[in-house]
Amino acid sequence: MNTLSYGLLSLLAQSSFSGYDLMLRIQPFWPAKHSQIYPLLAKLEKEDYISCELVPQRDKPDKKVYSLTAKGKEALKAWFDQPAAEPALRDEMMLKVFCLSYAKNESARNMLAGRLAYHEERHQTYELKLAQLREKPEWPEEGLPSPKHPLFGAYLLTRKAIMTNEANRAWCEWALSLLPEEH
Amino acid sequence: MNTLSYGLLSLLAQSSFSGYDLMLRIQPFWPAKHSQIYPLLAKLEKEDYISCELVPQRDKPDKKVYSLTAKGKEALKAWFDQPAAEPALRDEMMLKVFCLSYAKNESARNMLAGRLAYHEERHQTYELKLAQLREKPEWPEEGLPSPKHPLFGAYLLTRKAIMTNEANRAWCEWALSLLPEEH
DNA sequence: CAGCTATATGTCTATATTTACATATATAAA
DNA sequence: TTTATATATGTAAATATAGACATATAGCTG
Repeated sequence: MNTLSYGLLSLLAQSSFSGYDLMLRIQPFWPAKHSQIYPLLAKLEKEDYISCELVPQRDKPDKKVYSLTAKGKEALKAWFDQPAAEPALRDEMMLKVFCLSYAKNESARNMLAGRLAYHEERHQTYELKLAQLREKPEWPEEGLPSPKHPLFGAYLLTRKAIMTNEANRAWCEWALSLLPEEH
Repeated sequence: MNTLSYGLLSLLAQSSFSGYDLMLRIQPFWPAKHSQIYPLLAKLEKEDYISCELVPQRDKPDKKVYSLTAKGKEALKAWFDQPAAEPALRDEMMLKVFCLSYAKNESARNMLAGRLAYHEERHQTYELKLAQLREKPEWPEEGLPSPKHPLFGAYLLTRKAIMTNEANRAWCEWALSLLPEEH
């Protein structure tokens, strides 16, 4: 049981999902390709952490919908009280910033402008995500979801994404302001 | 030539370092163990991107000091203008937040308080790093390092670390404020 | 109609990364 | 004196992750 396995169980704690859905949904928190997800799901099902139901579809290819089992819930709860590993960020751009004084001014500006655009696009995505959360039938009529509300975690994570993204966007703007504009 | 290789070259663009030093210095930007660094350095030296000098020491074990070669500088410059991969964050705690409604209130508070403490410790580290930068003989007497100054990149990265860290620290405080305190 | 994208699942291979095994010196603490 | 930590370098094996290969349906575009 590695971290990605627990991540998949975490998502299934919310509701049942297909492997394809799980692959899409886990990206923001633990990037992984489908080639890593599918074999893991098969292993988790074999070991009875999750169960699987084949769902035929008309418009789209049939899918396998996975659900958390009692054993899976137990594993999740036990995992929760274990200390979590430190966050690991790998960002090629930060390595390039190290030797920014080596680069042409134009290259440096392009790189930072590209990252700024990335953060602006991300902001839109996260705001949309928030709006989608608020439109869900489970969303409380007044105020925010409480800690025991099933949407509480997703709400916290979306807010976290927005806050971190905004800090990084602001950094890009500040860094760009230090580089001379060329006309 | 993978991303970690370019990261090592980036650090060596600043000044010469031992493998051990490189391993320590690259951690905040591209986590890697020495068992990954040492073989890569041997490969980079073999392929003439870096050169190596054995430096005997009295107090400590002898070390190998690596420097960037002309070929290494060329490789760095060519790398700079290529598009960078998107940043990848892997954070076990975020996966746990997903199923926070499953957890005991005490567990949830402990987890977030632990992360808050982590960010407060990180803040101290980054402020110290800033102070150390300002104490360097190369640091400009007035104002900030300019884009062509060798310390420019390190300064930008330290500021980035401080800004992101502060956003995440604030998120922890906000999230904790949503969880009931138990007495 | 050919080619592209999204949905959907899978395998195989290559690469990246971690963990464990190894060794050596100096210093500080128990 | 044993034990731990920091410095310093390396290898071998296990695991995690990415990239390529494979297949199938449906809708859209040129």
